[in-house]
Amino acid sequence: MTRDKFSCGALRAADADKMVELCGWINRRRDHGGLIFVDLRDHEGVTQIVFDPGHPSFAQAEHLRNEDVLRVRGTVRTRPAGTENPRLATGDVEVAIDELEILNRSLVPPFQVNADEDVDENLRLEYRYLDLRRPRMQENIRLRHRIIKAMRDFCDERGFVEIETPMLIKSTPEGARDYLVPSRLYPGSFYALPQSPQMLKQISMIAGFGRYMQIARCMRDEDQRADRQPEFTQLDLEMSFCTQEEVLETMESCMRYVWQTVLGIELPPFARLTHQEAIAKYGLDKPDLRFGLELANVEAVFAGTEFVVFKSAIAGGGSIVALRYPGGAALSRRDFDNLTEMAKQFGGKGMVWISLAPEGMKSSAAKFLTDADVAAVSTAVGAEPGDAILLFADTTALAHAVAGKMRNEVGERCRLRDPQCFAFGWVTGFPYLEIDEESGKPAPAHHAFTAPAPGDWALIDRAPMEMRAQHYDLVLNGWELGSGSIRIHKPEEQRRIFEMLGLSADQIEERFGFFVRALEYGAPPHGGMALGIDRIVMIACGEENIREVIAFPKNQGARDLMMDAPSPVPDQLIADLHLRRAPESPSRG
RNA sequence: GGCGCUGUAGCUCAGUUGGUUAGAGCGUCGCCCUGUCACGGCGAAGGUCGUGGGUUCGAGCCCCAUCAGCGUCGCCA
Repeated sequence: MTRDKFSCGALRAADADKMVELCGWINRRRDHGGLIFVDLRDHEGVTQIVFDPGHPSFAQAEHLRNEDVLRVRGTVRTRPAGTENPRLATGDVEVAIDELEILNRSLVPPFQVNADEDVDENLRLEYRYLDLRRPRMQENIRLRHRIIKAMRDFCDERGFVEIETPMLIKSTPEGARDYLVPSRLYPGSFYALPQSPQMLKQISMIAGFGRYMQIARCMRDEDQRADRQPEFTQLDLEMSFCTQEEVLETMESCMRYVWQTVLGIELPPFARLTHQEAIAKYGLDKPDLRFGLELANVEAVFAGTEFVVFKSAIAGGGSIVALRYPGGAALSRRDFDNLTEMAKQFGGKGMVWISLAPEGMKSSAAKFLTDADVAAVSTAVGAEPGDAILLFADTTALAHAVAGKMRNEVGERCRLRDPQCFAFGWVTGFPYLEIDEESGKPAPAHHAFTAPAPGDWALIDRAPMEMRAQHYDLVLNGWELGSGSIRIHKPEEQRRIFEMLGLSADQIEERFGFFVRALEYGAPPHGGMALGIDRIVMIACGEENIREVIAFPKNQGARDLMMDAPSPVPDQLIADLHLRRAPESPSRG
């Protein structure tokens, strides 16, 4: 007899009396002694299977357990009146068993697969296949797929060509630490895994593809964070003959398309702000634009102060930055002490607080504050009675950075960071150079392929720190999604930047010779961008950690707990690669 | 490498001021149950309290060290 196969989410009342076949896992079994229900689950849903007493498979059904894998043949029937389950798409029907085939048994799982209860992450990662079976991860990974598909669809529509770039490439000295792959054929030489396909996508422009895109895997051997994995995925784009504005329009349209088609959300036009504005208003170059609470510079208010903390900051050419804390007058001294401690962890020297309590102003610097000072600062940040004001005095850069981090904290506490809200923003006009803290020398703030702003080449000798870059960041809810730039396409200009980095002509040739040579054969003007897909999906899913949207992530120690990687390898493999094991490292024969 | 938080049953957690035999829910196992869908009822098993040391008459609880996980700073052009 032929039977139609159905998914476990498909059957409806209209399918009654059909002879069907379903496959799936046992989500749950309910044994009533004389009657057994099995909820069969697959990726589409859950269907109730009924084992009536007297049926030959009833005895088998008594020994079924959660996560056993079944093939079920049976007859669809509508449930008896009053026993429908409105919470289940298939809840009007059930399948009366004709034939039960146990395709595989399951051990008792180490945690419950049929629920989204919190489980220790070690265990989740070790048994990732069980974790991925659970509803939360199924939804996240499927949403990830749909987001990536929408990105590809959009790019295809706009004429982008997906080009796969190699995973085994040349190590270049700049940037993050490389993952290295030893060469068997060339003793002592190594490939590097790409930190990004940067030069390859630029070369694709030189090669005349016009518009390149790739869902690109990138590897960086640096320490992990909630938003950083050793390998991660980027939406990588590059366009020829484009202006910065065209790149921004393309990316913004792409993100709008993704949000519209995948999440059903129409995004407003993205905010635009310069790097300078971002620092001034929000303290950070990746501002959370879901809420206001803009910072204010108030050193003018305290120009004549005797308060030594403020006085010395002003005398040193620094800043006093004020932040409004809505409702903050309700905080206790202890709360303010904790905030001050937090400010120190953010790198600040401390924090001054002013509480605009109904019973009167209170402050950690009360004796230095006049009513006029408090009024002026209140006006500057828009504070009202019942609020508090937090003040940070330091070097200009540090005062803003600390205030910016505190602004996010205040936004969090005031529940202004709604995960359902998506506030995209462009940050442009970055400085080309920054002072490298280790060497004390100017270094490109981003990467060495970025073009300076039009006309700013003229500044390179007389005022290099004033050069701005044709560089742009896309931020979302306080996360940096990615960055891009218009690139240098003239070989002599590229050499000039490498020289500024401190590379000799020989070093340029050895490390970047292939790339500069490519520029010499008619490289078109071009630019592009790369966005962190893991972060995008994380935010779209309302998650706070990218491991929740990566099927097989590594832990903070960069280990794969399921595979137990990295792991020692046999001596022969080591020898083939012309490597020698350090004395203290373990071996495995 | 620094700082912070966490570690008690298979899972999620509680455990008072240091004081008798370390508890609960879920899960597991057994028995009962013909309309449940987080089925229900009765019963049972299950613990080096992360590890090691110390203080104490007595440590899950206090101290030191250490391991693991997470978060964060450094780092991530």
